Amino acid sequence: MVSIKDVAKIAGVSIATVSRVFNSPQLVSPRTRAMVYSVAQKLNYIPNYSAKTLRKSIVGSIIVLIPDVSNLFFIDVVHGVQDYAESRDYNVLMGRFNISIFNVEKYFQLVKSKAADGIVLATGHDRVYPKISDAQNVNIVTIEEPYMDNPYVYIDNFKAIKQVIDYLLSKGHRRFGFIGFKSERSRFTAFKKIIKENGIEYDEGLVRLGEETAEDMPESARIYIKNLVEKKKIPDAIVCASDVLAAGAIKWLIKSGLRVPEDVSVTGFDGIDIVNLVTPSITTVDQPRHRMGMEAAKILINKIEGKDFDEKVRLPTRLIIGESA
Amino acid sequence: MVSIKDVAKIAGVSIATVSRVFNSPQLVSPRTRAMVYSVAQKLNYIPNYSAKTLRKSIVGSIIVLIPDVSNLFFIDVVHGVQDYAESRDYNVLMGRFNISIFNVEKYFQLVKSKAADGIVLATGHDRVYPKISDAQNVNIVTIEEPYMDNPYVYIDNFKAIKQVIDYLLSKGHRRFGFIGFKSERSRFTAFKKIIKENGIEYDEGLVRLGEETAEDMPESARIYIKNLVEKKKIPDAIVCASDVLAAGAIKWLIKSGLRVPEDVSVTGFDGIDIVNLVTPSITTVDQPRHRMGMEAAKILINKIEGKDFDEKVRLPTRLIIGESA
DNA sequence: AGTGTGAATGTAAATGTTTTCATTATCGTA
DNA sequence: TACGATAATGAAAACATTTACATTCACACT
Repeated sequence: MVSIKDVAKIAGVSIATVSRVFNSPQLVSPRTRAMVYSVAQKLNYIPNYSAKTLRKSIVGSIIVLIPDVSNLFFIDVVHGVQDYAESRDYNVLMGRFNISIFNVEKYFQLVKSKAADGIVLATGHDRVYPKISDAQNVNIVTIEEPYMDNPYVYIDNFKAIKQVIDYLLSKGHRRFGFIGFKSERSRFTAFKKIIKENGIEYDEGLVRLGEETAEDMPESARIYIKNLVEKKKIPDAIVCASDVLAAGAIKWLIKSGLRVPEDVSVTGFDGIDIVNLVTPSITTVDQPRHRMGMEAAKILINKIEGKDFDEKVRLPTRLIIGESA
Repeated sequence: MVSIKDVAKIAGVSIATVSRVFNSPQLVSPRTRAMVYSVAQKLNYIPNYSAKTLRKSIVGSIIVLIPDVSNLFFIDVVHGVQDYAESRDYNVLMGRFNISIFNVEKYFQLVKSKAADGIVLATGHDRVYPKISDAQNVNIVTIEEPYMDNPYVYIDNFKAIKQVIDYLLSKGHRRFGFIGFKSERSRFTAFKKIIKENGIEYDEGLVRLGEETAEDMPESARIYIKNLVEKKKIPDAIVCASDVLAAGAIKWLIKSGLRVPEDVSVTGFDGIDIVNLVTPSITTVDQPRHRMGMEAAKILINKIEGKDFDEKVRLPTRLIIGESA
């Protein structure tokens, strides 16, 4: 490996000068600068990352942790984190954790060992939190829900669900089903509250809460629809807490001989690409996924660099009208 | 930051001993070991990653580069890389490159600067290759197609497409359409060759090659179907080079009043989750995406550590019978 | 001539490890 | 008791940087 020493020796200057050529060129005379630069080029010199980060306190890389890689919602968030990080010259390490495996700690260790500067934790699972024993001195930004005193980026689930239900009410629907997650309760809570506010009685039999992984969702939707069909208790409209759930529900409704939206309306949540790939296309709540990632990364990097940062950022959602409702 | 020095001082031993407690405990007497360990625990000591990797030559982290994060095929590959890397105690940095932006070089720099040990390059775009000026001394494993003399993991596209066409022929189809990518030609080449071998004439008008990003695919499928419908030239079966293309084709066929598979059969390629979310479910070629990532990571890490590794690994595909053909 | 200023460069310390080599302690065996 | 082998530990070099501080030099001004 060619080091700064080799460059210095051949260029006939001190290593300090070589370092300056790369880090603060304005401190070096144009002549030496050009000379050192050409020697470095010729030797194919590239500064060693470990040595650099050992000396400086900031590493220049952040971690983004998502629960489920096969869920496009999170992928879009990662995308956003990457885009912003890139603009600030940071690398992004992507990790994932299984709700069962809880290997979140490992990533905390990585930050503590200064392999990375901080973490964007993209999740709403409160169940993950208690397992994190020691999150002191670790820069964290969460998405969806706050975690301890850390800054976070979120959307207004209540408002979003209200928008959905108002839309469904305007279409004349009166009997509402809901399918969501055990781990994410705020959309479910919003659903219950809002239908009650509209004088509609809440029917436990029209509701199901399942697991949140992309693998489990279609199965959860299948069971839900199967139960409704068997009990011959078909709601006018089914509100789903994610697009994948909605796609699954639509699929099984059609398989059961029901028409969407003529017999049953279905709405999704997230706004990922599949809403336009299925037939009928899904009416859904568009979350600014990419932007959520960008904002989270922005807060994190500002915090890392000791700059001002927002304690919390709320981003707007938008109802996308498809053909499924 | 608490360093190895602090631990050594408080434990009353040398820093060498502390280092040994963590790296080769069998060299340290049980007594000292336990003592040092408890001091380290109390002080919350975590070895500094940069210092460690500066001293050792292996960093313990690899990069996986994919062209398009919103394509679930690549995400599954990344998943595989991560799973294998984890088993060998490596971290994974995920990068993506846009066909237009070509920021691949950046990741090569990262390896050259010893921020990572090597790269899994998951792509079939030969167009990327020429842009990589200097790939010497960088450990690379590619997926799908070879790049220079580097090892790679691949599938037999010809055999896979043959399996698809044989299946369609067995269902009595005789007029074949194809929709694929400008950048990935081997499936297209296989398609042309195989239908000719079966005495079917190749019709340029039933073929379309578009861009490969997940964003562009549905649009490409829409245009393709629109053209067919306008020209009233509807094939018996449409072979698609990806599942997303197939989903798009199905969607627009249905919108045009055609039934799938009654009027037109459609097949996909990849085997990603959406094949079961759309109606009808897609008949497709299942690629061992996760395993492809695993194998690539295995080759790479073996190469990094100077162990024996396979120069190329071919993995089997499998026809999944759905409802779309 | 002497002094002060600022630019350009160099010296050396500091960052936190791992590991080679040397030293000391322990213990069994002759 | 002495010796050798082995186990346990320490001292210090090496890894490749950045940067505080020191030095040198040219030049302008008194």
